[in-house]
Amino acid sequence: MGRPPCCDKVGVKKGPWTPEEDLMLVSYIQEHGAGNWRAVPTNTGLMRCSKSCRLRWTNYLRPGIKRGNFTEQEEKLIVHLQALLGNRWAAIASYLPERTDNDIKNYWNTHLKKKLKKMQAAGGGEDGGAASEGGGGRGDGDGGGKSVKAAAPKGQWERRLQTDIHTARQALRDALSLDHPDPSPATAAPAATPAGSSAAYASSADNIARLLQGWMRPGGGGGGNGKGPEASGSTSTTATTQQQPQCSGEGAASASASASQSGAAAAATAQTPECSTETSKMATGGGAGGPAPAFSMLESWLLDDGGMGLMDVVPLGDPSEFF
DNA sequence: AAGTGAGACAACCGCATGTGT
DNA sequence: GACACATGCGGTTGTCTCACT
Repeated sequence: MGRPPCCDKVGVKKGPWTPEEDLMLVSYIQEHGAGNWRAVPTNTGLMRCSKSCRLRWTNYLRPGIKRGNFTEQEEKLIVHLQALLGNRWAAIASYLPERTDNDIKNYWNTHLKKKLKKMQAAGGGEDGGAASEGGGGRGDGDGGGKSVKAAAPKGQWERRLQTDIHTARQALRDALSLDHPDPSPATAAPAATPAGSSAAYASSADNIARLLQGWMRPGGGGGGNGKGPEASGSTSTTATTQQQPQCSGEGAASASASASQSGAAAAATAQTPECSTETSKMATGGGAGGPAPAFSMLESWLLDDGGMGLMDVVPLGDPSEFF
């Protein structure tokens, strides 16, 4: 029957967002929370598609997003998670709470893919597992997740993933142990923003930041993108409340973050069913929980040869089915 | 100083998945 | 159980910026 377009194409503005548009969008979300994207263009008067609004928010305006300057830590993590999960950027992004899937995807396509190719060409050592995946295994990264999914129903590709899990784990373990004699990447990696990171924000982002001054407090929600001291949570007021729309990633952050301390699995299972996808992100420590949870989950997963950890963390369905 | 090419990033598009009726 | 709708995800494209010639 053909689904109608998400918005009438007529009169829909495209292209780069202006600071004014950003402001309108942010103001609206501040007031109503993220979600119900379909209503956003209508209610804000933005001549934008709902999708566009959502994308703009999640990839750009959402508080706590870090841009540019991927640390070596993050790089390695991405490489190995890519080997592990394929091109499931959203899942990968859940381990790098301050990064968006789009960012990671771009970084992969522009930097890492080449890097890995080079490494391979040079005798491809160290990142062997990942490299092989990135280079060819997953079709050069292209169509990775999708093609797998396309080739088999979800349950099956999950099983395949499970089949390879030990290889991937080994690779990941190697990688992390290589650069982490100190087993506390949680505090080291994403959180440890390189000095220049803030300066690396897109210039337009600076504009927005200025526009939003007083509201966009990373600590507030940002899914606890626990960035800096502001994360302390004195923000309260609008920021805090706004960051907790429905079940959006940001909101549940604190829940998963705290849960992660007592157990990732608990966090995962304790999720309310309302927020399927976002919830998964949350469970992974992602969406918002701040870097620490994600990393500690990874660590415990790596350390635990029982190997249930990650399956609890990664939204792959019921792990018990496979063990 | 101007022109060209490559790289980086933001945004769009189409499909997949989840949810409500 | 089927259908319609809303949202999310990944791939791809377009545009801008910077470096090099």
